[in-house]
Amino acid sequence: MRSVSVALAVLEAVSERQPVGVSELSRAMALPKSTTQRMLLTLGELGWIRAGGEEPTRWSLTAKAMAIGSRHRGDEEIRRIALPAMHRLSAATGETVHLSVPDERRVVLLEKIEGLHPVRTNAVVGHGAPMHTTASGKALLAAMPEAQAAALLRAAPLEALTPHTDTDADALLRELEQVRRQGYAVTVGTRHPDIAAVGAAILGTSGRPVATLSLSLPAQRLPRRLWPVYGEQVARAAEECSRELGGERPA
Amino acid sequence: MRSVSVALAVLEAVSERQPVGVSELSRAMALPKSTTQRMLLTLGELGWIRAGGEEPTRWSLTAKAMAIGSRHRGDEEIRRIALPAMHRLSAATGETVHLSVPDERRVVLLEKIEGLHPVRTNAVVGHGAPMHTTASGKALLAAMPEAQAAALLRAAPLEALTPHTDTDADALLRELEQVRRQGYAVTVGTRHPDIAAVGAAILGTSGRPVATLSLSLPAQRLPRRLWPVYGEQVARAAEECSRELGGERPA
DNA sequence: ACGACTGTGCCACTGTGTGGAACGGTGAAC
DNA sequence: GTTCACCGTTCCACACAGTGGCACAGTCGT
Repeated sequence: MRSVSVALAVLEAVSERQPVGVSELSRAMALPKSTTQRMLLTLGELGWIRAGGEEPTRWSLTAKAMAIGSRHRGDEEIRRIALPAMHRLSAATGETVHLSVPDERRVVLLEKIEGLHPVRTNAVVGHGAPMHTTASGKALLAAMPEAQAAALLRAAPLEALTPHTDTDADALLRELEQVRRQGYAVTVGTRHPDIAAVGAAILGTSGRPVATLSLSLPAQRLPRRLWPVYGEQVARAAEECSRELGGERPA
Repeated sequence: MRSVSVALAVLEAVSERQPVGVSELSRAMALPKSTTQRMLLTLGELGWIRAGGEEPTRWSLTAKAMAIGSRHRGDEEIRRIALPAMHRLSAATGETVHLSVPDERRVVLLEKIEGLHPVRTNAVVGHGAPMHTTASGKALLAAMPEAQAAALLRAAPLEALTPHTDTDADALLRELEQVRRQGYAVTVGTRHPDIAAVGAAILGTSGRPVATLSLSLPAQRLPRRLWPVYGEQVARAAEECSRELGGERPA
């Protein structure tokens, strides 16, 4: 279905470059200008994008796209189960807690509880990052069958977001060994230079990872001696969620 | 562009009924089964929906839709400016603070700061509600030209989400008068039976409302004498954001 | 006044999307 | 075991929806 494919590609491109005009977009996507314009008009009529406001010929997403996207499935159940654990974790550590879900080779932030420290990380609900750059992602990779993790990591070159990002699939796979042993993953500056994170996976009934909990905090607030402290707490919280997802009553 | 229109309608329908099968969906949308099936397969190939997991023939949204939706425009600037004010407001009141944006006749939650009380409202970032059912929505309506508010309210019948929801457009328009005078809107049980909210609009450079701040809390925690107290605080915070959006340095 | 850009509208061609009908599999009813 | 109703899947001839080259109008910087 060609036109649908193109239309959704346009929608995605708009989301990345908004606000964007017809010519610029058609150039970026190597698409005829008339086609691009028809797509934009159609998407506009359907209420997914809009070209109003100050620059009346440049298009941006409407909130409709957000409203629809936020209905991502599993939301209700995972969110409901994880929220209490997230609050407890946040209260115990004073740090920001993230609940994320996998999407292909990325992890997407589903929910967060902000910590109390005045210096905060400010991730945005709904945004995503490559799996190999986050503690959540590594925890997910470690919790899935090794063959699957290897396939994901080798499907494409691993992008480096900072100088500390691991870009070697084989090294990463070895690192996952350790994550599996200790039950949590720690990253320092692999996504943003000064941000560290501690993550652990939540498992569904099938034993496959369906989500992760993670702490996200400034690197200087996570000295090495705290790794196991926070790590154990996050792992325990994630495990509670896994058990409850499996049908067991919470402790 | 027929096929695109249908495809996006299917995507939206899936988001509302997930997980959903071919026949059920085709019936619900009054669409030929073969067409529905082709749409689902296409959307699946493009990574927007997936039919894996336990029920291998029922489709659900992937996180891709969420990731794209969360790039809704204005995000960066409004969020950046509003977050400090939200934190202050949350610290001052101990309650949950919401940042929402308008979308046609609805308001969509863009960001939230959770309060400290153990009894919490649990709204989900990205979800929306009809304007006339929320304090944020009323604050928005009051801040736009009256003709525009009237047009929005009269475009379609006003849905009642609870027995307390106002469904009379004219009465609502009169209520907006008062909101304009005092600078904030208060709702009690108009969206969920036991939830109250206090909202005020953030204005952009054009003077049009672009977003709102609101407090959301259990109704019993908002006795009438607190209305002006919280109202003033929310209005002041919103005004700070408006001024900063207009280019002025924050105080 | 010119040129290099925007965004917009037109229209003949063709290839893409349509949807009815038929197929194989699964589960409940009897 | 047999029947039936429903599921998801596949096929295919027809026709119309989508394509994209081209020409036009407005706006900016020179």
